[in-house]
Amino acid sequence: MRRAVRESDKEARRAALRAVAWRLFHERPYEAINVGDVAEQAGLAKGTVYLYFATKEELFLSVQEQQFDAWFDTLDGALRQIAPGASIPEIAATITATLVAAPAMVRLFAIAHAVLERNVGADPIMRLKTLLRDRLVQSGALLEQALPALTPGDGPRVLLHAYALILGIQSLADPSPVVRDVIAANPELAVFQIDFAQELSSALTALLRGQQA
Amino acid sequence: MRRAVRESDKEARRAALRAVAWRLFHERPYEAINVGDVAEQAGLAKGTVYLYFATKEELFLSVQEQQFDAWFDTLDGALRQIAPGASIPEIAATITATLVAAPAMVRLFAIAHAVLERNVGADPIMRLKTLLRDRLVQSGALLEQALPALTPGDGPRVLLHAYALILGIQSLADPSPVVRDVIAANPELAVFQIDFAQELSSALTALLRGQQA
Amino acid sequence: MRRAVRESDKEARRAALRAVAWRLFHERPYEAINVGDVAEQAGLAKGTVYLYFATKEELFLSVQEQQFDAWFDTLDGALRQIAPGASIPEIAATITATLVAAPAMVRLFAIAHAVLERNVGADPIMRLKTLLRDRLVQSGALLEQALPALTPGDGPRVLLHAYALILGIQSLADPSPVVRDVIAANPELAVFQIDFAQELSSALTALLRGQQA
Amino acid sequence: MRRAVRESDKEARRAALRAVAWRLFHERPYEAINVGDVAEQAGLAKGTVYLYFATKEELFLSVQEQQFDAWFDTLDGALRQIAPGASIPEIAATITATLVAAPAMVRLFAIAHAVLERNVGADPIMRLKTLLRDRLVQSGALLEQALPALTPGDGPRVLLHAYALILGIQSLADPSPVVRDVIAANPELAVFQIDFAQELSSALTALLRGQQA
DNA sequence: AATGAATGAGGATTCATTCAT
DNA sequence: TATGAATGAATCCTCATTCAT
Repeated sequence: MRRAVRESDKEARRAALRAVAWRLFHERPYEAINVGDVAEQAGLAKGTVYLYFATKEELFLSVQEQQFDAWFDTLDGALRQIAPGASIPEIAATITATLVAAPAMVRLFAIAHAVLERNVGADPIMRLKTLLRDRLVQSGALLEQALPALTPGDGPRVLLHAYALILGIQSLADPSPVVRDVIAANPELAVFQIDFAQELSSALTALLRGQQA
Repeated sequence: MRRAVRESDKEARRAALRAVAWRLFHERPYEAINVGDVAEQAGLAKGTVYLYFATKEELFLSVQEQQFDAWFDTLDGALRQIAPGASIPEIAATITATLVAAPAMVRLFAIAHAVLERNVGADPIMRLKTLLRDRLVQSGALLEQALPALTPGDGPRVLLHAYALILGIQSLADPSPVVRDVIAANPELAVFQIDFAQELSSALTALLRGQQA
Repeated sequence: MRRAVRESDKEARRAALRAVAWRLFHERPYEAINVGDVAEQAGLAKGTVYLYFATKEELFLSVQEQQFDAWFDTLDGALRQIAPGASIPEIAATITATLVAAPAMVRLFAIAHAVLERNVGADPIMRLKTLLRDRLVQSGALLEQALPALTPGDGPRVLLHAYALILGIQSLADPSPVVRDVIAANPELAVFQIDFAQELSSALTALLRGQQA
Repeated sequence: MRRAVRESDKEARRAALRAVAWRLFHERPYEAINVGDVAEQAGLAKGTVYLYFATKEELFLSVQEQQFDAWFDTLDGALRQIAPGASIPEIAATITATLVAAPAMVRLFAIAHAVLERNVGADPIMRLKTLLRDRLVQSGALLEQALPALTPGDGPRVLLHAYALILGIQSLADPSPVVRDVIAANPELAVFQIDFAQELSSALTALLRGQQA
């Protein structure tokens, strides 16, 4: 493993560590991933990880930042492609589609507030939140274009509410194994057999529809 | 401490343990509450707690069940009191009011799916989910009455969506100390200074409005 | 391993743990002893040790207390046996003999202040210091009897000075392996080849002699 | 930072590193000083420190050597200034004064044997001990002059005993925070509230007085 | 039923030191 | 000579849960 001397090499290391963390997150829940695993899979020593990220949480927060960025890219692309005069269910479905394609990403978003944003320095938080705000503003504007009936300037707030909905639906749609089993075994509990895509799309439709002036 | 021989005595023990757990949950986060504390405050030994609840999570799941029940009582009462022809913002504000009055309850709801429903047996889950379904149906019906424009039969699903929104807004409105500080220190991040009541009420208004046939 | 239910059983456990710690301290330096070793040799689980001692330091502080107590017993016995009119070198030799018999004990005393008294609660410190004071007073009185020329009431202070001397001579007489080798290999450094007994006895003689009214 | 090519440049580097280490030692305990800090404050990279000192301990051993040298300078000066026929308490006070003026130095002396002399090579030890012996001999002679009643040739040994006393009193006079608090809070433990200067001066007086032929 | 002693898994983080550049 | 990236050893303590009494 060549030493990362230049700044670009270092950023490559950071990216590699993010990549490993992200891959492992697909395989198992956050708590089941330990820093040693990440280091090993990245071909580095455990201590080396801490040269690049101050804590385990900062590592995953960095992954989250990346995922956020990627998602907003996708979202913006999708919003731009929406035909003028598209129906609200179509818009909701479009937004939903950007999430359904990346379930691990949604899972990551769902633990961000409760877990990742705890053991972290102010700087990474600042970075993340600033990015988030910028993209919220930008995507909010695009949403306004796609949905002319929206009160001008309301885009970002509507997106934030949509984001809250995403987090909430994810919680409901991704139950623990026991819960999943119980629900599956009892037809009368079918109400709780929640399909993320369908439910989000439906709720989002309502949320957007209700936001129109 | 008298031995709990009769079934009613045992239920009293369970209730006492729930009460202590609930009280402690007001003071500190879930992870900071340990079974020994609960036992001590209940005047019991640590091992005794396990005669009544199989795991720490089952104890708090039981608290959650109770809180759910209480909340639905409050909600039903509030929905029944809504004047015919009440506006949607009024209804949203009414629902919001039932939550703002009990922030710890909302905090408990928010950790339920990710934490409490993990290390538990099928029975308590079954109990909880059945209760939940019944009350969802019942309150859904009341919501339909309060909001006649709703498609008949949609009440429960709308409530579920509202619940998802509650969870999501709670996540956003209750950030970690670092995040809170960063947001407070940077005026340009004011978007993230989210007031639970205001934001929920507003998003709920949209959600309900958009659900109308 | 029977459970230690009665208080006397518990004290037996504490004593057993002390005994193991003490034995291991004969074999290796403090830093090389870890709590897991102590537990294993005592036939207990690691966590069990922490039921009896809050920290590793408290465990060894407890050993120190015991050793102090034992040493003062020996010292008092020796002081009482001193013939009236005994010479100061005899007295110094008598005191020295109580230490030479237990080199590990002196080694423990030497690390007490810098190491053991760090990560400890106030209670164990209080216990230890109170014991120490009482015994200092008692042995001080005996010293005054053995050494009538001493200003009445000076016994405890003189003992404290003697104790300081013990600590200092121990530091000089127990060098690290490298230092020992270097000294052994260079005849011109023979000054530093310090024999604990001889040097202490000699310095103590001077100290006591100089304390006479 | 210019490259240190000439031997004198290198010695300058060593001196600079010693100076930084010494400064930091005034601010915090040995364990809280890490090599990175020393390097940074010296305007060097961490690895560079290891070009000049093989280990952290050797760096501080070198500081100790310097401090020893300086102390003996001061001591010799003081001993030379002692008026013929000066009383023993005056001599003891004079010696004590050379230490009270530099508490960090005494703190360094106190950890030397247990900490600094562990992870070091034979050469630095050889250097230090040789220096120490020479100065001991020299200062011992001066002490004999100041204190004619001393058996000729006993000066160095008496000084060594005095040094042991210094180490021991320092241990007792510089307790851990907990111990300090406990002692301060309990008037009956006042015996342990030891003032370094006063106690050393008093014990030293006895030691010297007792050494007279 | 109640107790509380015993268990033991579980893991992030620091930092002196090395060595490729 | 200087750098600083990389290494990896080293370990205490908590606390949910069990089970002998």
